[in-house]
Amino acid sequence: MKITLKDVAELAGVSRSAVSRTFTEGASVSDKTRQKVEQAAHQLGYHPNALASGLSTGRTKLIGLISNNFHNPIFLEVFDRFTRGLQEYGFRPLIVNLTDETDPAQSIRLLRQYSVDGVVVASSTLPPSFVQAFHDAGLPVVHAFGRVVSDPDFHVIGIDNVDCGRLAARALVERGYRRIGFLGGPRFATSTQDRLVGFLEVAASLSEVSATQSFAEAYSFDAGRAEMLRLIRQETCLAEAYFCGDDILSIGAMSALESEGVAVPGEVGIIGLNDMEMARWHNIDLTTIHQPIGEIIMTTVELIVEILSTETCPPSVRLFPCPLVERGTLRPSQAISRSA
Amino acid sequence: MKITLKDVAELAGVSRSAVSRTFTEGASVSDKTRQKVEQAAHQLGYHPNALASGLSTGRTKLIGLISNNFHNPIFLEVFDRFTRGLQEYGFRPLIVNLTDETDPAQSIRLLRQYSVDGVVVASSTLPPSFVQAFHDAGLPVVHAFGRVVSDPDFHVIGIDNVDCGRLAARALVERGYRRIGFLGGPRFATSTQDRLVGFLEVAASLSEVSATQSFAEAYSFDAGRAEMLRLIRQETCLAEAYFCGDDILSIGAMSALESEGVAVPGEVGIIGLNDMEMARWHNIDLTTIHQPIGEIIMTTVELIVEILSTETCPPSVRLFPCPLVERGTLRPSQAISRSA
DNA sequence: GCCATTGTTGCAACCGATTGCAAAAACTCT
DNA sequence: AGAGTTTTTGCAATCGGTTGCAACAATGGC
Repeated sequence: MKITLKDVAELAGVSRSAVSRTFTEGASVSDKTRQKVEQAAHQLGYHPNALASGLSTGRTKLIGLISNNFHNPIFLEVFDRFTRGLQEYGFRPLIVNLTDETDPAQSIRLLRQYSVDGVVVASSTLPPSFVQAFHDAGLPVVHAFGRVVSDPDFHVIGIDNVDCGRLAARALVERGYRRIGFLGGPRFATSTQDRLVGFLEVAASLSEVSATQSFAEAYSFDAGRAEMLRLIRQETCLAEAYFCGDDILSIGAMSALESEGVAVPGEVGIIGLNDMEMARWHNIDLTTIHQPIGEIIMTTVELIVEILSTETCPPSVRLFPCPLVERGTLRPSQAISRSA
Repeated sequence: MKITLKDVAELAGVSRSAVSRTFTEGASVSDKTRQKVEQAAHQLGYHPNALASGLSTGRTKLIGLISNNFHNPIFLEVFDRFTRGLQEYGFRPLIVNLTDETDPAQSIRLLRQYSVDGVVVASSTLPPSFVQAFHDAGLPVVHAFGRVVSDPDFHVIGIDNVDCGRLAARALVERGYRRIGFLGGPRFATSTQDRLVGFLEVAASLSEVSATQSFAEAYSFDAGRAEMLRLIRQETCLAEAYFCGDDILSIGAMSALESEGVAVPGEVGIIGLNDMEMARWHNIDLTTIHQPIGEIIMTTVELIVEILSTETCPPSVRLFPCPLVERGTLRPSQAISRSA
């Protein structure tokens, strides 16, 4: 049932080494031998065993993908792109679903056991120290959606969250909102912290603007809805507009506003972040900041592949710009209209 | 850097076999030896190499997951459950994203190369013949969300789609709809075909009921919206209510109805299938048929694990019941109310 | 104290590839 | 044709485990 090197070698009348060499890039085999081998391999339906090959070369063409976002719809795109991207380069993903535990040790052990060639951490909520642990364990690692730290030991690909916070605040101010609110994801998430910094920075720089802040327990619909309900019921008065941690949170918040009879954008404006597919759905129509997820993942895949083929590759940071996408959950801009 | 059996054996002062045996279930080692080995292993931070182990035993604890639904939000749940479930049993998923190609040969080759122990095909659109190919290739396979065929060669876990079609039709009729429409997923999808059969069966059995049918190009928002727009514009008159292929299709269709100013459920009723998380969102509030995805995946994982531990296990079919979930996209039932 | 029985141990072969090395074959070039 | 190069080839060791087998130790029964 199983066809091995040996079978092919025997049929082709050559040594096992010869067969191995015809299947490895850049090895020295004569055309004659190659022909015989290929013909025999084809006839037998032979394909090299990745495990055995991985054992002897130390390279498995497996890439670990670590994430904890499995409930956020943006993960669909992350995942689709990631698997397709790797497939194109002949790599396979080995997935680690972090669920609760945030101790990297266990994941490292697991990925080590399968001798993955590299690791991608795809999460905007895990701290750099988590990613660092993989680097320290000797695994090449890229942090997609990661936080920018000065002089990191690993590659980071993502967006400038502080700047997104600024952009959101400016967008609200430009549209005439004065009491603006930050409704972030979980406090511990680096993306939340960074976006808040940028948001407050802009607010603080404008004397007529006041900002409030609050945090949902997760980047999820339910958490967004719950937190907005709390605000509606507890706050003496709501902000005029909210920058929500991400789109799914925004949708949850909008759901709360709607149930409580608060009109969007009539009474309260909402701006999200991510621009996931749903944001443009007619019955959602969310004004948001576009995060180029596809490009981020593509670049991540390209980078990890490159790292593996070159000896050394100094840690890089690659940030993508995030444009504002105007839809229907903020009142129109009051800035002077520019001529086309 | 890498700790191997040999290192542990030397430190513990025993043979390599002894070390191997302490790490394999049910092997014969004395307590004394086990202690020494465990102590040494702990001290060195040793963990067995899954590849090497896989090579010699032929079992890798890798399970292939094949799917082509990466754009449907229900996949989030499928994926989350699947990875978590496998993790619990000490297995790892190896993902194959089918994108376009529906030729099983390539996937088989790939999964063979990594010597996966078993395969799960998670898709309601792939034909039994696709799954059969894996079985024929000697890979234990479970088809989750698969079509029921009499006397299959492989295990099927899912729902009775024909029956769901009946349930949907009856639900519409009970609520007083007489001209009912089937707005299915792609024609080639077995789930679409089966649901249509059940739907038409009920319609045909009632002289006062007439049914129409049409098909979206995919189980997706865009396809649902496009097809419903087509219906609105081309049909001489719309049906009074539609059974949509699944929730995401329903949401697309509702978006189309809303943009064209057709009220739901005032003028047209909608019933979906899946009961995905979004269906209960306040601004969607979709009446739908609940597909117990969590249970299906859990059972699938349990089953594949069981298959691998028992010698033979005759192909089984396990179907889960699908209750109707009443929400806001159908007019209330006109059936005589039953006393509680 | 001896034999039978059961439980442990280590040796060595094996899983299916890769690869350094030296021998053999195929080329150059006089 | 023969010496000198360059390519191609096969041997054998290796990657990190597992496992059948035979040798050995421990246990119990008498």
